[in-house]
Amino acid sequence: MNMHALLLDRFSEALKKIGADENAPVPISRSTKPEFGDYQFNGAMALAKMLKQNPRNIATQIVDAVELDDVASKVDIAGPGFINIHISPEWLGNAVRDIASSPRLAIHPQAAQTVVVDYSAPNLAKEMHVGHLRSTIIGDAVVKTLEFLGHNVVRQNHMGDWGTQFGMLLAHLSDKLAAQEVAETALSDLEQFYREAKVRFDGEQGFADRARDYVVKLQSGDEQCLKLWHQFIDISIAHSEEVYEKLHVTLRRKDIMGESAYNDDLANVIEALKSQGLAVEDQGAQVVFLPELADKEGKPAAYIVQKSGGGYLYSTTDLAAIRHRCGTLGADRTLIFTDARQALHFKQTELVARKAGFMRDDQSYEHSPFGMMLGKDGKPFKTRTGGTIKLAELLDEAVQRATTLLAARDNAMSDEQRADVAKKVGIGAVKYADLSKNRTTDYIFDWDTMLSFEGNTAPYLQYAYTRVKSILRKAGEHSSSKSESIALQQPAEIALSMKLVQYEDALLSVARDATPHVLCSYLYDLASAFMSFYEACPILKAGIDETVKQSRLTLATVTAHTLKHGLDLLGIETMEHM
RNA sequence: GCGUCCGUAGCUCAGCUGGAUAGAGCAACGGCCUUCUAAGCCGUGGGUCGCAGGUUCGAAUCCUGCCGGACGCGCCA
Repeated sequence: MNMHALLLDRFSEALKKIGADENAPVPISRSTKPEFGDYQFNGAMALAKMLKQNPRNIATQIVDAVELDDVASKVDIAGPGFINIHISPEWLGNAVRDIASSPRLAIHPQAAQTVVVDYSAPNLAKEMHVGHLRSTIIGDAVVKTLEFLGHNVVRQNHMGDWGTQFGMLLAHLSDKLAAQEVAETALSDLEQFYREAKVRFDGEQGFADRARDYVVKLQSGDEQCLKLWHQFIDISIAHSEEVYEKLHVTLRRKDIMGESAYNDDLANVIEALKSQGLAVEDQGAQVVFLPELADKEGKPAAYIVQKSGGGYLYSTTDLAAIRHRCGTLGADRTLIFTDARQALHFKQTELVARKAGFMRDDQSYEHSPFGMMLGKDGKPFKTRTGGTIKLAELLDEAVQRATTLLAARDNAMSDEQRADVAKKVGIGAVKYADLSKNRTTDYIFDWDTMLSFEGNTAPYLQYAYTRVKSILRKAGEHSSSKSESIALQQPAEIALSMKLVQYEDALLSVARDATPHVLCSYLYDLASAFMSFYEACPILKAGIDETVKQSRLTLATVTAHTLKHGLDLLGIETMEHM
């Protein structure tokens, strides 16, 4: 059910009828206050100006022309020419009934696009740390939303599995294996392993040279070296997969398209840029100059695609990735979830790729940036000793904290159940705290607010879900397909219905702008509306009229479906009891 | 120096293409459990939307300048 689109249609028609310019905007928005109805059309004032007429006059003409008899119970004009639309309870009731009887919650698939989504992308030289959290879960939520809306989504985990740092790591690993150590054991703590290698690289006689030698051998395809590399990569990927598992994220091995995958195409990229005269030699390096990004003196920005020594950079790899995604995969959209610091890089990369014809004009390239994770003190989120916080450990702590909180409450749960709830609540809280924020700037990570389990948090939504489910269980099998008419009387019933009908609008916004926080806000509003309804409108208590009861049960059923569905898109698990 | 992002209640954050008296949560205060899970509900207080101009019927939102912060700017990713 796309409430916004429906009203947009009706008002576009009306504007056509009264002879407005066909490009005239149709500003429909949700009303800010109940006395202004549910939705409002605010275009009369601007239109009046264009047509040099009285705005209230125009508003009257629009109200006369617009066809809303089936949808609205009242359409009135207020102030200078606001048109307030009151949605009729009958229409709402029917809409809820339609949602109840539809497995897709009455949301039709969109015209399918091929959307390539680049997210998570950990550096395999090290363990995943808190900096990878945002990309991973925001990307996954957007991916799932796009898929549900009917798009053909191609996940691309652009893992950092190539580059100079691997020379040092492979040299170190080679020594460990020579000393009869097992790779799995040696690499059980990647952070530790990296530190060891770095210490040797910085201090040990001859080690740095061996490391550089390994890089050359690796990139030239030396078999022994590649074997070693595969061992390292495999174990490191397994570490990431453990984190994905904990996070309940949908990335799998088949989604990995690491930097190494583009190795064979890098020379071709440079060749293509050179032959088009885009890349030119400058101080020994291959550089693309971008007059579009010139400074005030007119000096163009320089974008290096090949180092003076002949080596390639991430710019080269990202260009090759564009060729693959836009060419081979046929991406209509490419979404990239990385931190905001790389914004300039992607802007430049897009410019170069378009000039080089790696991308068609109708193929989009959308960098979705976000800020760093900060501690409560506003400084980068680190351990007490100043080290990076491993993601796996952060997640374990979340579960641990949830376990403690859960133990403090009395409930009749088995240990098994309690452990399951703690896991879902703890992980859900961490994910939701991040997903619910829009800021492209840094955000503050605070255990206390996210695990307080009050207000706009994952546990609140999970709790709302268990409350609905509890009612539905008590009511027995309530077939939502009975499709009796739904009678909406109480304000709380109407408010809840209104939220239910707006689900699609929220999803479309998430898909269009890559902003899962819109879905979070929606679900929080929905859960709040349900909580109020729960208090104000008893369902199974004595003295409730049968039609009212059935009507309310349908509302509860649809609420449960929507909450579960939305949380699932966010990658947050639900449970029957908590 | 140039560029990007940001500045909204004590704190954490919403505010969709400009719209009516700027909203939530936490924290504070006051109510509500013999009845569908109180991780809840209802209510009260709290704001010069960084500052100053401009655009217009109307600006937290758009433009300009300044102040403050974060980040980035040729061979890391």
